[in-house]
Amino acid sequence: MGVLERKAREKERRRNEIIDAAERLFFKHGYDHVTMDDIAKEAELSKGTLYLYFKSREDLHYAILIRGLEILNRLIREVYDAKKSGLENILQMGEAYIRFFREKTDYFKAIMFFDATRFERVENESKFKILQEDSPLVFFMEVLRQGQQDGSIKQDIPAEQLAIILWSQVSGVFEFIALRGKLLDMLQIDNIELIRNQIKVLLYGLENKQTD
Amino acid sequence: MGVLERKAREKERRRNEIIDAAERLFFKHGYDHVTMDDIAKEAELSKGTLYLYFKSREDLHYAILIRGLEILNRLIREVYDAKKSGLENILQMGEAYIRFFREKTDYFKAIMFFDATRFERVENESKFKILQEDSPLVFFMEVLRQGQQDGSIKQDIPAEQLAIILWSQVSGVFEFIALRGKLLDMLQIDNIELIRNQIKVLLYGLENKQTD
DNA sequence: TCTAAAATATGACTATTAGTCATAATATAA
DNA sequence: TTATATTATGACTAATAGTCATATTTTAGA
Repeated sequence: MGVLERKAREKERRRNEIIDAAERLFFKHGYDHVTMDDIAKEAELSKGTLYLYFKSREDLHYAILIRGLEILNRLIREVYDAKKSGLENILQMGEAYIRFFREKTDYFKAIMFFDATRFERVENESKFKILQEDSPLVFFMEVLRQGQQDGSIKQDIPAEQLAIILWSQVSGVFEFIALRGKLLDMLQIDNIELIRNQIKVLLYGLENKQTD
Repeated sequence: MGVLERKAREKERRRNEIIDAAERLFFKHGYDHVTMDDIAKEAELSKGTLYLYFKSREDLHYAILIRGLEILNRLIREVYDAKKSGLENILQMGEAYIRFFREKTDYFKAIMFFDATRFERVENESKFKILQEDSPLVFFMEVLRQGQQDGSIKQDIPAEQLAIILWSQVSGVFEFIALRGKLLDMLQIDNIELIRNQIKVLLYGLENKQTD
């Protein structure tokens, strides 16, 4: 009975075709300037059909976010090297996140934009999946814990909190670059230099120490 | 000829009454769940009148953001103490920002939400005013510069960049708390503890040092 | 006090668009 | 070959931002 399987496959394919179409338009014109009719046209389907695969526009946006999160998750996990110290692994992961931000900017924005615009909304289960189980953040926590055990990372803050702090801090600077790139241009600040300098702050702190 | 002045005053008052009404509704029900008709009703005016004072819904939202920014600016400047070192002043300013986040959360969200949702939009002059002239960020840069001169703050990163990094980092953690408060509850992480721990990271960095 | 002009306010109307649903087309199974 | 199930359609509804012709109120000058 291969028919059911084929149908499931076809359904999944169609679903992905719709996401592809939405992605092309969203990435090109911005989330506010694309209508469901536009997407239907781009996907060569009728609007009603979109709603057979996604329960709302937001749900479609969420599907794009999930794609981005999967890419990021893969990038972050594939640089992990058990032979290295926790701190070294964290730095590698940081590099991977930087690469994601630079090379998959549209996905970065999809994640950031979705998070920000939905935060007023009522709870929906999916909202939490983003940060659960096999998420980048959870993996990040694990590696930090290893670093605390091997002594390469400061131990006075619980790994969970440290992960959230570092994650939010890095995302915060990326967000600034994404939102205020023009301002950085005006100030003649190079994005990459800014990111490198952030890493310095993360590693060595703010205070002026005699050492170093 | 006090008539013109009185009229200007009245115009300004009416404008503020509209912002008051919008604020009450936005803060209570969230930005997505309030219509211009709702605001007109709350302000005891007709919808058309709103458009005599604000050119769009977005413009009205922006007016709330400006209020928030003015409050923050005041809080940050009033803790400045010329007798103290740059680093001490920066820490004071950090405390002020924390207070703003905790006590004026609605304004914090107004700023954050506006920034995030408008970043796709085309340029409008106002977008830059947020971070110019007498803005909190510019003041922050000045104090950092003082700190670098008196030797209390590390000097290997230009003050402009340091300001942007620290600002974005702190905002990043606040944003996480605002967006993912529920997740922090689940992980049994206290918001205040998280913020205190962030300050530790900012001051002393991530690496495990023998000193301290 | 009266009146024309200016300033301010109104709300019915238009345009846009997310989401629905009765109907149609197509595929499956018996 | 036909009944049933699945998938697709697009005209329609509801909601709402923004407009504009009309009305009301205020001002200034005679």
